[in-house]
Amino acid sequence: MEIDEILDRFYPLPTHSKKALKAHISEVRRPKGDILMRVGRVEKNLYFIKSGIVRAYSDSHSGDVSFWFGKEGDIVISMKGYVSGQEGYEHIETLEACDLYQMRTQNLEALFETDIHVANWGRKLIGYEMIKTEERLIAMQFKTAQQRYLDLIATTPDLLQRVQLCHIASYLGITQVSLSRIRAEIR
Amino acid sequence: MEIDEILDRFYPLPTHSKKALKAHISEVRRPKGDILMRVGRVEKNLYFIKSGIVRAYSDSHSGDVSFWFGKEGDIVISMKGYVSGQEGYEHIETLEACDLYQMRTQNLEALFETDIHVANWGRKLIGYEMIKTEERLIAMQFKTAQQRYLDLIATTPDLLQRVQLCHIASYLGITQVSLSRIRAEIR
DNA sequence: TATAAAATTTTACAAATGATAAAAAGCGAT
DNA sequence: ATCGCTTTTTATCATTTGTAAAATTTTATA
Repeated sequence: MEIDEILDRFYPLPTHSKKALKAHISEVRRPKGDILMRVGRVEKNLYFIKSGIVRAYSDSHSGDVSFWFGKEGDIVISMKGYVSGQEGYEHIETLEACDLYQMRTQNLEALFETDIHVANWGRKLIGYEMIKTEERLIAMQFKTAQQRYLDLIATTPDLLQRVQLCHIASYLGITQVSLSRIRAEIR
Repeated sequence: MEIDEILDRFYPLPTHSKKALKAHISEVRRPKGDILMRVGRVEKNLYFIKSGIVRAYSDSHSGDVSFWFGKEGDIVISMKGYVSGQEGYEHIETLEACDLYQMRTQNLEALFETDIHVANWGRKLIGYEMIKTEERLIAMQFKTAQQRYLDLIATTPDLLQRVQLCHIASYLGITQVSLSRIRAEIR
């Protein structure tokens, strides 16, 4: 997905604002398994995914827990750093070789302060992430694991093809063994 | 909590921007049990809580599920309407008599388009809600119900005094019976 | 205070999920 | 194709959580 299309996804940016953003964006390629962001760091960069897929995860006593997947067209940010300049609570790693558009957080923040369209673009972007997250939280609170799995294959079936089941399982809030049981039941 | 303090919570607004916001804000009192927002509506108003406590909830097959509590200083919005002008998926009701600052969504949106400070204020505001929601989602995925309950009494002990346990239970993603069991264990 | 209503806890049993270990299947490199 | 490694499934048992109903406590109000 090209950068113009990605930037236009949620808010119609005027040409000059899009140009201002693009002036700070470069293209990079990262191999599979590359760590884009680490827990405890204030990340200096953010990314837009041209191609490939990534996951965000946090550490737990029993391995890591994936809580977000990003693919073509998605923005990759360390949420706490992006919002408040604080250390992130997540790792983000590539699950495939990825083509990314890279931008310095600092440059985006400067544009927020000077370009009202970019500020509103950033507001919308975080808003859409917020809705997705809130809907997932609600699903976690009152849907069964099986329902959440069925929802997942209904909304993003490609995830099942591209992401290991251990990551899908932790994303759904269950163990991989439980996920296997669910898959066996509905087969 | 006074409106000036609330508006300043997450982003330092210049005087003229704060004035512009306050020009559209009026004070209202709502009784306990009042419904501020309904599922399926595009809400015309948003609120800032001067005093009192409210909850957001969605319908489920087995009663309703609380997924957010708001109290003094918090903003009350229907997330989907605020972000994308679409129908909300939540009800919001007062759990105590509330003093609220009321504003028309439409007026806030107009300010977003004309005042860059308001746009950035709105961006921050949604960002802080996003972090809280993401952290809760992660907790739902890999913490036990007992840990989530202990976290709750550690971070917002007043909630236990002000909110019925059936709402706390659904907020934690468990039944009231489970919550009772947990409370008995740690007693 | 007495009474009714609402909220919370307890109990018993059923269903779902977790932990662990082992088997089976899939995949890449040679 | 085969070997070695990773991923997924299966099986077992323990634990957690859910459901339903009853008992108890708290709250509201006459």
